Amino acid sequence: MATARTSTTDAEQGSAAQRDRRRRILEATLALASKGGYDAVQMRTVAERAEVALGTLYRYFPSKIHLLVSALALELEAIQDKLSRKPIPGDTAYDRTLYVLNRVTGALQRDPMLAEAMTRAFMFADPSASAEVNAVARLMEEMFTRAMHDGEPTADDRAKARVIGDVWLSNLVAWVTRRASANDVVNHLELATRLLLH
Amino acid sequence: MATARTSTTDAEQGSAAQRDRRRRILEATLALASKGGYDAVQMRTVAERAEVALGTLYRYFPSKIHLLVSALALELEAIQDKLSRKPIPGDTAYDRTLYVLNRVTGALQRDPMLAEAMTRAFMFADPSASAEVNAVARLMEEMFTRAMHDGEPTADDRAKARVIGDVWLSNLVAWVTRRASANDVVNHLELATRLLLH
DNA sequence: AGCCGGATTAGAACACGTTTCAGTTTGAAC
DNA sequence: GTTCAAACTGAAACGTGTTCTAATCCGGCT
Repeated sequence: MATARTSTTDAEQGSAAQRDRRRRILEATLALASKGGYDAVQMRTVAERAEVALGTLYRYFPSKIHLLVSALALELEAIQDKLSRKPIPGDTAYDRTLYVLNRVTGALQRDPMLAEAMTRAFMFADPSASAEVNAVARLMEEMFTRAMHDGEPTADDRAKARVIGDVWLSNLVAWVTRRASANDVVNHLELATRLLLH
Repeated sequence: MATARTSTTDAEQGSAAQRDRRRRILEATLALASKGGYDAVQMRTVAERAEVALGTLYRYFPSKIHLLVSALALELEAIQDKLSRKPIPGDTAYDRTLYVLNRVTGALQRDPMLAEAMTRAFMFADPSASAEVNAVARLMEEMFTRAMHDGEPTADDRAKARVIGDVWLSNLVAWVTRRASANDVVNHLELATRLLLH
């Protein structure tokens, strides 16, 4: 209970040097993604910037998808961490959910290229990365479930949270591909939340 | 009113030879995707099988994504066509929607590799393919909107149809990446539909 | 200190999406 | 039938994700 670590599924093992390499790699990934999106995250460039050999990068992350989805998990954890620092405002599940949705959406929209890189990776992932993808999916579901109210969620709460997560993902994709504006996204999320939570 | 053509956004132009090339290309794409999924749809292979030069393939479809999403639109149209041939059974919007969902989901699950290829392409699409992606999105929305009841849909109907489409897409992705079983998908869809349509 | 096995490195090599180019074919206008 | 632009072809070439290899490095063991 003493350590307040980022409890990524498998982050804290290996020597200090190895943990540092992993950190450098993810750092480089986020920096490149933030500047140029999915295409700018080139494996050679990541390796160079993280000061590891290309082969080493592939030892840590077996594909570009694994790499980006792991980075996404890291980001989501950071967001969730910040969220859980203050209690969620709002009296109704509707208000609280909308608050969380806006916070998360805002965080992504503040860094569109990063959002693009991570969303495309998440959506393109094949079964070999399903562990990483599942970790992210669980994080999302948990975030929206907690939003509804404090205490134990019912099965119904979970179902609603999942639907909201689905709508959120779809809209994220639409926004990233410029089929929907930031405003569209906010409106659709609000509408969907209202439909689900009265 | 005489022609009962497949009214794809832009399918019916050019000489007969051109229409035939386009048809052969899409045919080859569907065959390859059906056999081996996204990875098996290799541009050189498609070109060879359609008996056109690689450059010609790229003249018709500027990227693998455009190609696959166009093929998806074609498939969706076919499904919708078959659907509209018989009236949708069910007395309530809930029943009717579930019927349509099961029909569409079933069609995709009957050809998992094809579903994988088209879903991944749809989700990975970048803004350059947004026209094609939008065409598909519109088809989906229309299908679910029509499912609710006959006649003009209200704004509320549309919103609900969109949410259902979002849930459907998310579950399709989860199924394709083997994070969810066919059964999971059916259950989640039913649950979401119930939540939305009472 | 010397040894060992796994981790790391630099770099070549391979696969496939995409681009480019020089030459040929096609078909519409005259 | 000739002419011309656009479409098509075959083939080479490029970029980036991924794999492979031989050499070197590192940390723990005796």
